[in-house]
Order: sequence, then structure tokens, then C-alpha cells
Amino acid sequence: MARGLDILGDPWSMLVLREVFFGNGRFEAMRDRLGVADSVLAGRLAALVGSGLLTRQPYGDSGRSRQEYVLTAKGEDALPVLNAVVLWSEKHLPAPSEQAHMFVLHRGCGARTSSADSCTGCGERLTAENTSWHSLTRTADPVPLATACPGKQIGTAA
Amino acid sequence: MARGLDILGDPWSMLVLREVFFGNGRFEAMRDRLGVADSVLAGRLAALVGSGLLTRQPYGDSGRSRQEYVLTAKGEDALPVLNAVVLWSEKHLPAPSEQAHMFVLHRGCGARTSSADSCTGCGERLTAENTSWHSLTRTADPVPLATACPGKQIGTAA
DNA sequence: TAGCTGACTTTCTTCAAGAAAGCTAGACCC
DNA sequence: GGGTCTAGCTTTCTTGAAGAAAGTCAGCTA
Repeated sequence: MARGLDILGDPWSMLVLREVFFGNGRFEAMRDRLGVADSVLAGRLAALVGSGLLTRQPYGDSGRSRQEYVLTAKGEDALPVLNAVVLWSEKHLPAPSEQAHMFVLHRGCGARTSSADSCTGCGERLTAENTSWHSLTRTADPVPLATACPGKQIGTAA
Repeated sequence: MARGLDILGDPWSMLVLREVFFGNGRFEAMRDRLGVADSVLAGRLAALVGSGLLTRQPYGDSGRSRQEYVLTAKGEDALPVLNAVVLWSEKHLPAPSEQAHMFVLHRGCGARTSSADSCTGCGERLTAENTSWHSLTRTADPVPLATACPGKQIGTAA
């Protein structure tokens, strides 16, 4: 557990993972969204890549220096940890505004779940593939989570 | 979620909570077990009490200056977060030794669960009351988790 | 009354976070 | 084809927190 916390226990690491799950894997996008210092973000990304939770992937136009960070299977498996934090926060921390709420939705049955790793509506196991997060501060509609390497499947290969 | 991570995201906070769940709520015991600096432990404990996850409770002999930290209902509800970290770590991080493994057990049916907040054997919801952790480095047998205020129930009253 | 112990608090040093600027390589523009 | 733009870092500097070690204090113990 201590070893797990070395990777996941850092506040920024979890927030970076959150952004990647939201499909927000580009350096600038994360920096702007999280308000984190460049050097810290660079360090956290390198650590998460080093720990095998993220991989780098060139995106958009041809071989330019533009990279996007995407989840590996190992990173995707951290979803219950993030869900558990979201559910605990929703239950116990007062939201600073109506917009600040965030929900975990199972796309299979559409239910809002109160479990970190299974749907309390239908019991199905939650994965990044069948889960959406709904954050009012972000978009009006729920966001399907990013899975390991969107588009082309690389997944556990790395 | 960011607010939740302000409290739970700190590596030491999670480890302190782990110790309290293990029934190890005394200052010296935690310091010895975690190898954390006194000043840092004192700060973390104060923060967790301030956030309402722990309360202080005198223990043993009469009104001496000896305190023990015990969970509140709010702190107890953080169990799924810790479970999720344990399960992820067990799945994805190599254990440095045979002894380093840790399991989450449901005492109701005795099954080892692979879900953070329900028993994968019987489906029952996991609470501190019906959950044991089994850490080989600690004891040979699984340890029933500490619940909100052992002995006298205070719980949500604070 | 002279320790001893548990639970801190203080002090000091070192390391990491935060802010701000600089660097680089390809894209775009005219 | 020279200038500008932009994404994705890297460097530098300052400030704040972590870590180590010693000090404090109240009550028990002998």
C-alpha cells in the first residue's frame, strides 16, 4: 500500500490521471486546467510514464514534437481509486457551488453509481469503457472516460 | 475531487488513516510504524482532526495527557479509497517480498474481495465493521478494522 | 524526589513546489 | 525563406514544507 501511495498518493498525480480520464491528455490543456507549474507537471508526467500508468503518443499532425499522454491498462485500473475519492468527496465535503458536483455514471444502464468499481444500478463492473464522469464545471453532458490508447488499441502491449 | 484530494491526497494522511483502521491510533505507535517525523505526524493528525476524519479520545488510565486517535463516520467512509489503493497495488505492483502482500477480507462470508466497497463473494457492502485487512508484515491473522470510536459509540455526533 | 513515558513543540537544515522566463522544432504566413 | 507562432518542455530562483534531533510538560512510578 505504501508503494501504491508512492505513485497514487501524490495529489498532483491523481489530478493528472483525472485529466487523462477526461480525455485531456495534452500538456498545455492539463497545465491550464490544473493551474500547476510547468516543471511540476513535467515531473509528474515523467513519473507516471515511468511507473507505467501513462504512455506518450504523438497526436494530430505528422511527426511534430506534439505528444499526448494516454492511459495504459495499469493506469486505467486506477479508476476505482479516483471514483472512490469522488464518491467520498461528494458525500462528505460541501460543494462550494451548485456547479462543483461530480457524478459517476454507468453508461450501460445510465445509473448514477455510489460504488467505486461496480454499478449500484445493475451490478456490472465499472471500467473506463463503460463509465462516464459528469462534472458541471466542465461540460453540460457526462463525459465518457478515455480508455487505454483511444483510437488504435495499444493497451497492455507496452 | 480536488477538495477531496486536499484531505486524502496527501501520502501521509492515507498512511495515518491506514494505521487508525488497523487500530494503531496512538502517536508513538504510528510514528514508529510509519517512520514519519514527529512534527509531520502531529501536523497530519491535526489536519485530519480538523477535517473531521478523526477525533481524539483519552485512553487507558485516567485524565492523563494520553490520547488516542479514532475514526469518525466520515473517516470510516474513506475505507473504499484505501481499499481501492490496496487492490490496485496488489494487482499492479510487484511485492518486494512474500510478506509484503495485503488482502481485503469480508468477515461476513470470509471471502477475499477484489472490489473496493462490496464483497465480490456475496455482494454485501463493505464497512469497517465487516472488513478485515490481512497484512503479513503485521500479524499472522487478519485484523478486524477499527470502527468509529471503539467501545463507546460517538460516531457522527461530533 | 528523581526519573520515566507519551504526546507533542521547537529549531534547523535540506529538498521539493511554485512562478517566470527561456529554449526548440516544426507549422504557418507572406 | 525569413519572421512569427505554438506546444512541450527545461532552467533558474524563491519560498514553503519535510525530515532529523532535541526540548517541553504532565502525570505516573519507585
